[in-house]
Amino acid sequence: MTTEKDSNPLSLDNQICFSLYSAANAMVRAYRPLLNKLDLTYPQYLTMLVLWEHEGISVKTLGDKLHLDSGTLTPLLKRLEGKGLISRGRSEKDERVRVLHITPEGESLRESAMEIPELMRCKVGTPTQSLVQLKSLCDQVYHELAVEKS
Amino acid sequence: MTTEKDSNPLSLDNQICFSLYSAANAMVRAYRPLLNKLDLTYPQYLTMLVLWEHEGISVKTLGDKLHLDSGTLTPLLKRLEGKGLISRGRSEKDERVRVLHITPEGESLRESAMEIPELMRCKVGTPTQSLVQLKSLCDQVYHELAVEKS
DNA sequence: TGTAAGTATATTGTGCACAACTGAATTAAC
DNA sequence: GTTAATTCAGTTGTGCACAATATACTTACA
Repeated sequence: MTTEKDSNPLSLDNQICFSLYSAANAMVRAYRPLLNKLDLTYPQYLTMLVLWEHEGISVKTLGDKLHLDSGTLTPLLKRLEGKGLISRGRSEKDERVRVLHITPEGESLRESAMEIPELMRCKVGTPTQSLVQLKSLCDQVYHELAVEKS
Repeated sequence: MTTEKDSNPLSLDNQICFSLYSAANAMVRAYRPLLNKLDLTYPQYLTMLVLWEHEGISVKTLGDKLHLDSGTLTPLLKRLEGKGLISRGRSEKDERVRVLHITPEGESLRESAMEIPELMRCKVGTPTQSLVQLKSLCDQVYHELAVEKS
């Protein structure tokens, strides 16, 4: 038997995007108490992840990796600079580009951050295999929505 | 062979949550051009979906359905009221609760909204079966992260 | 060489998302 | 029945996310 609720395309229960949106919000909420100990927000944490792996990159390159633009990143990076975790230099070759560096304080924060993935993993009982599948599906959807822009 | 990149827990490529976060952002971005025609944002659209299905509910009930709190909803609802799509009355039984109603303008917007799910579906080439799976995994993760609060 | 096109970052303004808090109204305890 | 605890909505302040725009710098090319 098919009820109206099942077939109504405007029913919230049938909206895949709402599930995605709610799960992402819940995920950021779940990170918050862990990241508070590092005095970082989730986007700031992501930024530090990239900078720990790629020293001296530009705002543009960072934005490409995080899928965020300068309107979001510039104030975020200023806040990280204000906390003394990064420095925002200028490229000598090209005066337009900012070159982002980790400070010693930023580098030392890396150790505390090491335990975050494991702590976060404990909050979700979902089997690893399902999470890998979730990641794969999210990446797939992202690329189909992002490529379409061209 | 296992490279450092594969095993580093702080590598962005290994972060399931980053994929979830990026996919959700991309999804909201993809809705934007469609919703601009209705002069709605994505959270406003979600709110209208709920109110089209459940006339006369409270801010609390709406928040429970959308997983959002009054700090987010109060200004959003004022904007919807400002556009003439809803009215924000008071319950007669309990003076604390706001009772949300759809106006005729809000009701007429429903027809234009009917085509949104189909248009959105066209933007994603992912097979329906995969999307159903994605929804199921997102719901699972949401509940595990949300229940844990108690 | 001058100028046009393109690129990198920054600014402004809007709208969430949420924590922390306030105040008013309701309910429960005594 | 008054006090205490709870509940609902709203306010304030911070930090994204993004569109639109501005500005400075670089490159191409006429």
